[in-house]
Amino acid sequence: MKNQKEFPSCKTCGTKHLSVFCALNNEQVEEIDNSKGCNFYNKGQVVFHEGNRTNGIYCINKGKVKLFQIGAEGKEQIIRFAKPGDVVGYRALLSEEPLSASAAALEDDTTICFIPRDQIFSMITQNPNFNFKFLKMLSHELGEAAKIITDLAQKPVRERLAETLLILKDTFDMDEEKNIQVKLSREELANIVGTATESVIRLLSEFKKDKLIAVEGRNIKLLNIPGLTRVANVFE
Amino acid sequence: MKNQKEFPSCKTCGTKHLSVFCALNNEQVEEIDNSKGCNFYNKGQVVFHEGNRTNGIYCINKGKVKLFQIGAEGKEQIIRFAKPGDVVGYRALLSEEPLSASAAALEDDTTICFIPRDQIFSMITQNPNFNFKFLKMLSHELGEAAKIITDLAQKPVRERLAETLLILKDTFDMDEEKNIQVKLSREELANIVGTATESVIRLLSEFKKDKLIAVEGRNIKLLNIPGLTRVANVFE
DNA sequence: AAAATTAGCTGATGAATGTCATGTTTTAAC
DNA sequence: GTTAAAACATGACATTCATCAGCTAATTTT
Repeated sequence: MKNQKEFPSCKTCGTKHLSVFCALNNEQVEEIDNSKGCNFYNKGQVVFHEGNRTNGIYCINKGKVKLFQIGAEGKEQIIRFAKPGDVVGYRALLSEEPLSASAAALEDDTTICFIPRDQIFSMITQNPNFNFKFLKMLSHELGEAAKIITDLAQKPVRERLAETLLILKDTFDMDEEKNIQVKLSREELANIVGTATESVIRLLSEFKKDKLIAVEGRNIKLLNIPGLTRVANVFE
Repeated sequence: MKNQKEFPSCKTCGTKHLSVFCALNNEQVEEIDNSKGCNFYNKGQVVFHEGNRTNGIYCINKGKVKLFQIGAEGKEQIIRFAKPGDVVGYRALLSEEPLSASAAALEDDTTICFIPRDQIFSMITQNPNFNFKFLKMLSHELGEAAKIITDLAQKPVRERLAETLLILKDTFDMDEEKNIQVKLSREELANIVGTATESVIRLLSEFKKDKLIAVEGRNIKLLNIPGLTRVANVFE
C-alpha cells in the first residue's frame, strides 16, 4: 500500500494551474477529482496503445511520457512528449477516432490520472473557458505539427538533430549546468529525428567535437545554444 | 459587374451540408451570410500569408486551394489542400497565433468567403454542435499530421509519392476515366512529397512504365490502385 | 560473480536521392 | 506569329545517409 499515500488529488495538484484544468472552478475540480482514476508506471511501460479506443483523457501528474507511432517497418516514430500538467489521449477522444499513437513512460514512478469521457464532455459543454483551452491546445499542436512536417521534408539530418536538442531543451528545460532534463537513448533520439541510430551517434560526436554540446551517457549538456541554433538553421 | 451575379449566399450554398456550417440553424446561417465577405482568386493568387494575423476564417466556395509553408531554403512545403466546403485559417484564429501557412488558389475563379472572428466565436459559444465540429476537425487534422510525420520520417521517396497520389485521389476524387481531379505541377508534387522536382519526374515515369499510372501533362490517371497501394506500403 | 542482453561506438560500403548541366517541349507574353 | 519564359525531361555526378559487421562498454539477469 505504499503507493496509496502518493495518490494525487486534483485539488492539491501543483500542475493544475499549468494545464487545461486551470479553466475549471473549484466545484468542477472536485467533480474531476471524484471521477478520475490514477495509475503508476515504470520506465518503458505503455499507458495506451495506438489503434485502441479511449474513453477519457490522461493527465500526467509526475514523470515524462513519449507519444509514438509504429511506422511501416515496425519502427517507432516519436510524435510528441508530455510532462506534468500535459494531457494525452485527447485527440482520439475528441475526434472519436482510435488512438493515433501509443504512449509510454520515460521514467520510473510516472504517475498519470485518467479522467473519463463523460466528465470531459460535460465540462466542455458547461465551461466555455475549458472548451477554448482545448480549441487552443489542438490548434497550437496542429501548428507545431506543420513545422515538423516542413522540417522533416526539407532539412538534412544534422539540422534536424540540432533542432531536436533545442526542442527538448524548451520542453523539459535545463538544470543550472545546462543539462537537458530528459534522458533518451540514441535510438529514441533517432526516432524523433527520423534517422538511423548510428547517424545520431556520429552527429552527437561531431557536435561534441565542435564544442556545441557535452555528452555523458544519456546526459546532454548544451554548451553553445546560439551555435546549435545556427546548425539547426532556425530563423524565427 | 460580372462577378456580382456569382456572389454566393450561405443560404443556398451547396457546400454547406459538407462543412462545419452544417451544425448551424437557419437563423445562424443568416447571420453568417450577413457578416461574411467574398473574394475571387485566379490560379496562383495568394489568399493569405504565413506569419500574418487573421481575423476570421476562410470558407472555400468554389475551386481548390493549397496551404503551404516556406521552409529553410525558401522552398515551399505543401501542408494541406482545401476544396469547396473546407475551411482554412481556423487554426490561427483559434490558437490566436499568426498564420502558420500561406494559402494560394490552384484554379482560376476560386471563390472564397471570409467569416469574421466575432461571428465564429459567438457561434462556437452558442452552438455546442458547431463547437464540436471544430474540436473534431482540429483533432482529426492532428491525427492526419501525425501520419504524415511518420511517413516523412520513415518512408523513402518512391513510397511517399505513391501515397501522395492516393491521398490526392481521396481528397479530390477521380473522374470516370480515373483521372485525379486536381492539376499540379511536378514541382508542387515534389513540395508535397518532400523531394526534388527531378525525382518526381523520374518516379512518375517509372510508375508509368509499370502501368500503375498514365500521365498526360498534369493529368494523372490511376490505372492500378492496388498496385500503387502496395508501392506506398500502406496497410490500414 | 558470471553470463547474457542491451546500448553505444566505429568503419566500410552501397543505395537512394539531391544537384547540376543541358536540351526539349509547352505555355505565356508581346 | 514570334519571342520569352516556364515547365518538363534526362544524363552525369556528388553527397547524404542507411545498412551491415564487428567490437566495446554498460546494464540486467541468473
